[in-house]
Parts: sequence; structure tokens; C-alpha cells
Amino acid sequence: MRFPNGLQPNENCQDCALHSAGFFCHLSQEAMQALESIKLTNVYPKGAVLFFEGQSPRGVYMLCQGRVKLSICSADGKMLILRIAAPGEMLGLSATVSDLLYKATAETLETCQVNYIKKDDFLRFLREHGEACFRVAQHLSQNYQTAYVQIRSLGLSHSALEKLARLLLDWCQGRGTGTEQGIRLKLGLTHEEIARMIGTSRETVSRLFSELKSRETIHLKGSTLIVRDTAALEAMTSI
Amino acid sequence: MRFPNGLQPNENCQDCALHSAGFFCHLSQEAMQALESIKLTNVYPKGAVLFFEGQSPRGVYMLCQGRVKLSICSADGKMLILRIAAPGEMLGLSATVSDLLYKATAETLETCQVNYIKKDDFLRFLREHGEACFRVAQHLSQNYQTAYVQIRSLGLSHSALEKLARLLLDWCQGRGTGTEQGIRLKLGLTHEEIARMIGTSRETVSRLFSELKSRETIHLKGSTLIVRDTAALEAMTSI
DNA sequence: ATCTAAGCGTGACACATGTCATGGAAGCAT
DNA sequence: ATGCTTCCATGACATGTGTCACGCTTAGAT
Repeated sequence: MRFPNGLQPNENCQDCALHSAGFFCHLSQEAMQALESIKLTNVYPKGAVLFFEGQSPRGVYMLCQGRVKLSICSADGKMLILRIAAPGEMLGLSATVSDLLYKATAETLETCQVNYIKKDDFLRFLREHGEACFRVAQHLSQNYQTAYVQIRSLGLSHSALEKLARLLLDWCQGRGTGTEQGIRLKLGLTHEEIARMIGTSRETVSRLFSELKSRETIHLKGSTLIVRDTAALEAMTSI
Repeated sequence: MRFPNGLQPNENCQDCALHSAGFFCHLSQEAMQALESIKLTNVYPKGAVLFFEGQSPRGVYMLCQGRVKLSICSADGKMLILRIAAPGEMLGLSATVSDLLYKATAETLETCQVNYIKKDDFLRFLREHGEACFRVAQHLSQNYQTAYVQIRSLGLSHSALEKLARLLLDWCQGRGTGTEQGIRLKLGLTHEEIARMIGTSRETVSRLFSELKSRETIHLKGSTLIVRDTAALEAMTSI
């Protein structure tokens, strides 16, 4: 099988590199096998929607490869990006466990491999494997805590600049590589998307980037961003 | 034992009126008894802090009677009220399960009865009782979903008016009583506190209430609020 | 009844940011 | 190279709201 982006699907969870870092790491052999037997591996092209806001839950999606955008949308079409999910994450978990509606829309940003597990199968699996259930609780807790962080940022920021600074600092921590000029990172998002992550407008993001560039706090070359002055960004955040 | 507010502590969870509606409803006899044996019943006066932001988790707090304010606070002292917890809720759950820091501060708004369960006891209890673990996962899912609602409100609102309208509608649903004049509810919070729930300033809340009164959308008598025109409030929200 | 503190109402004003508009830059297919 | 589309930069302008200031009302204590 060949896919765009040179994606090579990983048929076996036990061989997966995420196995030790991902969500269901350190499950017993037995539980892993049970999980293998109920999972369905799919590959989605860029722009595919795994589920969207308001649907009743069909099951959980374990992201193996590629990035997925999680967003919510208001009645008048305004959109907020909750986060960009990375491989190893479990999507649709809270809706499936609580049997409430999916509260967000999940859309692939690139070709993705996803392991899908039907709701009934997953719930049975959880009931039969206490260890997995506990891991699910832990995962949900972590999701919850990241939601807190987002609420902080949205609710306690004084300005869009503060939210942007916070976002950049998060990115530096997560996927930045240190160089002698500062921390370098690829921003794989447009200004529009960044704006939608911090709840502001595209123009404001452009203006803020301009300002940060002129202050020499950051340096922007194509889609490569170099944060020269982390301390300055920190100083902008009171969170 | 006598306490302020005429609070009468409930020694036995199985007799508790919340038993069927609360969090650990429908547990097996065995699990209930195990839970009983590790819980510690406490009564706190108004203003007591159960835990605060940044502490490492000691355990979970099951709220039996009274209201508890959950809030987060920025470095410069600005505060955001996440929600007012009601009897039946489990506080400190995500931090305890994931062993990450408490992400919010829990402060009693009035005399409260709380069942405290130490972290180690609680985690052991979860490992030994799969059914309880599953309920915890469900509870966390619900918490997570309410966090989504909050993120929506904070991130997608166009104005403070919209957020206030949303809040009032939520209250109407939750604890409003219908009368022929409209939906009546007691707002047990000051303008300051309301402001901190929707991330705005006290003055703005005062102004918005004035405006809603002049538009005859609401009616305010002391701390009793009557929503005369729910549809008007709905129309203000695009969420 | 009187005092005191907390809570509320409202005006004035600055300012950040959304919105509209316009043009340039960059990437991509043909 | 040429055209096309997407993305970015920036100015102009209106406006919502944070902040400061001040006085009034209400509730609770003595």
C-alpha cells in the first residue's frame, strides 16, 4: 500500500514506536492483545473529518501518525482551535466514555493513520480490563488539565499579545530546538490558524508578529521562527 | 455536634440523599463499604480552602453539603472563577488520578461537609474496584465536557454581554423556577464574582445588568433575579 | 438608631482590537 | 515565465470595555 506523504501504516501496536510513550503504554500482554483484536486501522487523507461537534459518539480514535486539528465552532461560524493533536493521543475519549455528544470537531491536517475502536467494543474492553480503565482515567485527567491551561489563557489574559506570547512559549517547550541564535521552531500553521488558537483575528496576529520582529524578540524566515528572547516573552505573560 | 448554618453532618454515605444522584451512585455494596472505610468526614466553615492551585495532590474531596468555589489565579492577581461546585461533586479528582498538581483553588462559600479520601487510599480503591474506576472515568469525562463549554464561552464570545447572557441562561436551566413573570432565580453571587466568572470587570457587569433591566429583559429585586425574556438572552448568544 | 464596610451605579476617558479595504509576497500549477 | 490562489502586511476607523473616580444604597454590627 502506498499513501501520500510517504506514510507507512503500522499494522501492529506492539511494534509501534509510540508503544512506550503513547497512551496505552505498559498494558499487560493480554490487554494489548484484546485491544489489537477490536481496533480497526484506517488511513485518512488531509482534510478528513474523524468526527464533528454535536455527533453522538461512535467510538474512540487513536492517532498513530499525522496531526489532527481539534476545534469548536459557534453558531455564527466563528471557530476556535482547541489544539493540534499529535501521534499517541486518543480522540473522542470523553464523549465515548460518558456517552455525551462529541464536543469538538477532529480534522486531519495531513495524511493520518488512525486506529478506530467502536464504542461498544471499547467500553467492554474497559470493563474487562481494569488497568486500561485506570489509564483512561489518567488520560482524561491530563486532557482536563490541558483544558485548564487553555481556560487560563483565554480567561486571564489581558491582551492578545499575552496569549500569543504564551502560545509561542508553549511551542518552544514542546517542539523547539535550541540554536545559538535562540530557539528555532517550524510553525506549521497560518496566521489565520494561530489567530483561531488564541481567539483573535488574523490581522491582529500579523500585527503582533510585526511588533515582536521589530522588537527583535523573534525572527521570522519563511515558516521558520526563531525566538531570540524567551525572557521578553515571559515578561509579557502574567499567567 | 452543632455547626453554623444549621448544617447536620451526614455520617453515612448509604443513607445520603445524594446517594442515587451523586457521583458514586449505584456502586456495589462491597465497593460502597470499602469507600466508607477510607473516607474521612470533615466540616469546614465558610472561606476554608480545601486545596489550592499548584499544590501536589493529597487526595480527593467529595462535597456532601454546601457550595465550593473553584478558581484559578494569574501571577498578577487576576482571578477567574471556574465554577461553583454543588453537593455530589468530587473535587481534586483529576490531579489525584494523574498525580499532577491541583490546577485550581477550592474555597468553601458557606459551611460545608466534605468527605476526604487520601490519595493512596483512593488510588488503591480504584485499582481494586473496576466499577468505581469506570465511574471516575465518566466523571472526569463530564468535567472535561463542562470545561469545553467554558472554553467555548471564553473563546468564542464577541462581547461580555454575550457571556453574561450565556451564564444567565445556564443558571435558568440549572436552578431557575418558572413563574408567570418569568424564570426566577437567586443569584448568590456579587457582581464582582459574576465578573470573575465571565472574565470581565465588575463595572461592566453592573452596566450590563442596568442595560438588561432597561430593556425589560430581566428584573432585579434585591438578590432575586427574574428573567422575563429568555428568547432575548438566547438572541444575544451566537454560541 | 447609628456607624461602618461591602456592594452597586454611573460618568469620563484611553486604548486595544475587530472590521473593512487595499496591495504586496509567496507558493504552485500549467 | 505566466497566471492563480493563498497568505501576509498595513492603514483607517469605530467601538467595547478596562480603569479611575466618586457617590449612593444596603446590610450587619454595636
